[in-house]
Amino acid sequence: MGGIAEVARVAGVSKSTASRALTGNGYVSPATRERVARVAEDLGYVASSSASSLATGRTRNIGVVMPYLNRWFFAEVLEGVQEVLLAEGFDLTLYDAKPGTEGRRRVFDDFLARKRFDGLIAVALEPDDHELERLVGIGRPVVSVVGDSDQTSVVGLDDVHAARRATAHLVDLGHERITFLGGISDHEGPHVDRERLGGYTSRMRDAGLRPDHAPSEVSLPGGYDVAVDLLSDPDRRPTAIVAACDEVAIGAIIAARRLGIAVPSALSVVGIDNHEYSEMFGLTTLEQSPRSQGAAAARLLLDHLRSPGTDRTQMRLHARLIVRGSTSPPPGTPSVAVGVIP
Amino acid sequence: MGGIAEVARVAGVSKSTASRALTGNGYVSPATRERVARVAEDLGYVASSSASSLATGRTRNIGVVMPYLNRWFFAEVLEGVQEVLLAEGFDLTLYDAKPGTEGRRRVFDDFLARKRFDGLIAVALEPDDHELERLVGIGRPVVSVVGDSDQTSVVGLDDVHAARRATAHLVDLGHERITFLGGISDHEGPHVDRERLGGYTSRMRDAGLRPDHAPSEVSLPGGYDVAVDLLSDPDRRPTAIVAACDEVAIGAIIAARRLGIAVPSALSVVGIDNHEYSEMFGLTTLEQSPRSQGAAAARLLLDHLRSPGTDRTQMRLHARLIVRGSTSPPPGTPSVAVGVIP
DNA sequence: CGATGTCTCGCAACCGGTTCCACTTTCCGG
DNA sequence: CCGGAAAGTGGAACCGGTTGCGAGACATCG
Repeated sequence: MGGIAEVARVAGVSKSTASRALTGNGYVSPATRERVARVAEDLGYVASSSASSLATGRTRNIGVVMPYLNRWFFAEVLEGVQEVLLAEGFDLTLYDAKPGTEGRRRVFDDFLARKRFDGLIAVALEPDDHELERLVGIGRPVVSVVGDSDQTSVVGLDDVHAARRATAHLVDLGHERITFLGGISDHEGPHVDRERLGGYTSRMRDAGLRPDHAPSEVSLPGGYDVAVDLLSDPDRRPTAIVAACDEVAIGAIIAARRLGIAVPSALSVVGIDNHEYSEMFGLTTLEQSPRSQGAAAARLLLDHLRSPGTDRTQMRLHARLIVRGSTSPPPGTPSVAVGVIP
Repeated sequence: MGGIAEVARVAGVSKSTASRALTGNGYVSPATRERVARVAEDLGYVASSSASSLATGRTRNIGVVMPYLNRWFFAEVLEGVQEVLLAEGFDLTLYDAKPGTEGRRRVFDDFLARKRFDGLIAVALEPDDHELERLVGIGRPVVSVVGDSDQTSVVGLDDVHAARRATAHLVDLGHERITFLGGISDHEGPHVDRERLGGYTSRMRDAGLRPDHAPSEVSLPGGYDVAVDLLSDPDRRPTAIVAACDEVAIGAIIAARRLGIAVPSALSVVGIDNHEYSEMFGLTTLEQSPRSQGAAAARLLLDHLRSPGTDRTQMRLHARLIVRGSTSPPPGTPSVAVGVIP
């Protein structure tokens, strides 16, 4: 019951005309179009998406692959993507691909191969060679959010720039002992962390300062734990911290409070993200908007779908510095230096 | 190219036999089954999901509708759902339905009507009558996570019980001035908040104590802001707080620290959730595991799909009390009362 | 030994749309 | 007024699977 055939019958036209009237493809007189539309409305007709996908080869569905769902950045990206797709009438199918899991293998080897989507958005996937090959080999456009693939279009923050800018802010304030908090060592770990650490390091070198890296898990508790150690060690304790991200920065602020170290007078902290909690903690940070990155990725992907010839695009965004209360000149700086009235 | 017809041709059998061999439906001799499977493997054959959905009426896809993606609870539920579906070979299509948005209307009126799924999971949707009708009217099984619909199966925490238990913990410690922090007034706001407030209120009454409600936005900054006011007011300041959820509780702890109020000696705080940050803040809380709720909902839904006759099920989970460092007897209690050696 | 039952497999009819092609009608420029 | 193009419509062939039905092979049983 209820197929387009019935709509056609009731409206007194052929299936083909009904289809044309409803999809808007091909010639249909305004009168019949109107009539078919009304009948469809009356009957509560909704086209079967399987049938129409089968016939057209298009699904009006976008796949999103990401390694985490419960982290702020990823959830925000997802909302941005969702918002655009919803407005364009596209469905969004989510694939969870946690690094090193059997599930991830299945996502790449089984789920993606089914091609239940017209295009893919890969968020901070960091695919290995095999995975990348799978991703591209599907023959559907792919847009990455975060990452540096030259095989796909990419939307993402310029992380080197952001970290340099964060470091520069502290250098400008007069800090000399600045530690980078978070991430693993120089050549391992996720691409983002490496880029940010690299940006920090290069900016420190430019200023003639010695870089110092305190590795930690990239999370609030991770930042907290390592910050407690770092700040408790009088030999190593810096006057300022560049954090790998805002969650780490907030962990550091909480650690400082716990240890009775005043922020910003005794310790400046700057993050990268502008996390939803950052304002509450008065955190100076470099804003990246994952939501708009997600939205941009979705729009880019839809563009690719509409004009298949389009070349791959690289969108590198520059983060904006938001100065709040967590940064100030280092202890012992003459107050005139910051323009405060004595 | 590449359809099941080609597999059949290469394997020297008919389309029907190839289909039966690959799906496992109907009689096929082990030998031909084996041969077809190998040919399919060699050719890299993957069945078109549109075609098979069209033919069978089943999509092997589950729709998940939720109002937020970027909150801890929702993201965790989603991961739990995803994990089960992935293992069962089901896709997951996500629909974002933020209260009061045009997008939400479209989700209910357009997107869901397309029935691109075999079943739905609705997370804390709080649908109005029209929406509920839509949801149920689709004719596919629906499982709600959080909520009290008698039209769908439900998985969720017993919120009244959890709040009563949290309150009881403080009452048992000897507290008499206990404030409930978070949520709106008694008869508005989300179902969860009302239930929790109700559980708190009833347990207070049972103990012969006067309930006190400090409404706030249910978030970390929300809890922080209101806690600052509450704790700064000497007339109203309680010795203990039951928070609507852990994020609110953590906001309160941060506010207390900021105001120099020691936790737990001067102020006890108990939350509900066992949020990922709770351990770091030493928060005493009632654990609910959104991840396992999501997983349970997914399993329940798949059960419904496999045996269509099944009745609707209500799963009410009891939260477990996790005692950490944020609760103690109120100030001025003889220490013997808690069994501490003097 | 014949009847009945269980496998095994192919044919062809679906599932519900879309679209190519052919045909008729209308429109318009010359 | 005529010829060709554009507009409007229907018939039928697809898209790529699944499945009911029937035919044949073979085993089992009375």
